[in-house]
Amino acid sequence: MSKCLVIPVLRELVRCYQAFERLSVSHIRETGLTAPQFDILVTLGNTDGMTFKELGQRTLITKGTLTGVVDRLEARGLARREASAKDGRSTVVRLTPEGESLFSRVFEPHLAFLAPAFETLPDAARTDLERHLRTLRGSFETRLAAFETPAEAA
Amino acid sequence: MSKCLVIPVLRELVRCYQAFERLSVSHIRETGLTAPQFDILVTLGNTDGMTFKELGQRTLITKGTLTGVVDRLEARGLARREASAKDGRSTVVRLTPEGESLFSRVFEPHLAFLAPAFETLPDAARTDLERHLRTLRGSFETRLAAFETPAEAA
DNA sequence: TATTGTTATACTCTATAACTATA
DNA sequence: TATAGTTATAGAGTATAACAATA
Repeated sequence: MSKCLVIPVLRELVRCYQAFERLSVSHIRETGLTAPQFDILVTLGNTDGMTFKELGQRTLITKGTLTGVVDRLEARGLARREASAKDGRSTVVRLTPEGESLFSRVFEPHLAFLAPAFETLPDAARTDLERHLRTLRGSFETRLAAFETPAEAA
Repeated sequence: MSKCLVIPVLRELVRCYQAFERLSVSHIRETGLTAPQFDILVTLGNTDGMTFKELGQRTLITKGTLTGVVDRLEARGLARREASAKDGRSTVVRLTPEGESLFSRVFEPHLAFLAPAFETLPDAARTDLERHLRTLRGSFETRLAAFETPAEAA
């Protein structure tokens, strides 16, 4: 339970993800989109659109940044803003037909590009890995919530 | 082996790491350093210094960016540049005593801050996780190398 | 000629906070 | 009052390519 047992997993998590991201980004770049732009495109693909708030929650991009990212997608004709019918304060972001088309052309191939790397793990290992990652994520989220809400226990 | 079996692990890897990074960065920010600056500080800690080239390889920060990051660390008195004795083209970056001191004050506590989240996994699970992540990283690196060296097979 | 690090450019992302318009 | 999104500002990272010094 000491740190000595924890550091190796921590290191591997970071190194593994860095390798994943390098691979993923090198492929995404061929679309001419940045990673955040791709993130938004993929989040909006096959949906009826989403408010800025929802987009922010799903992608971890803060609202100030999101305005700029959506601006750039809009400038490329890939997304557009629509007033929300439900809440006059809200704006819904939706892919244009061009955006949906790009999504289709790009998302499945991207998964297909990444998939073989995951297939080097046997099915059982993949299932275990998924489960452990989920557990770990839960712990991170719990710790973050506790960290951001300091000393409620006082 | 279809994509349907791969997507869940892929998703969990991304979501888990995002949660990790949020937690980690929220803690790092208290040092007044950015994530890349912290990355360099930690890489240089307890070493005799490193060239820009080595730093770039270890941290994935490209050389143009690295100049700026090191500039900022130098401006804070945390690092300094020294001419390499071995190669006149090289510059060695080394932590100053203030940099080493900050490293000591910050690195162990940061690990201690993150460790409890990993300790929610039983020892066996942690070992498995580490092994699978290592396998996966190997696959990513192999695929990346193949991707960046296109069509040698032609 | 190739490599190391710097410089320059232009863009993108980030954090923060003030602002508007709605609720 | 609180919330959704925008705007403004200042800083930081990114990609790219041209460049100087050295190998």
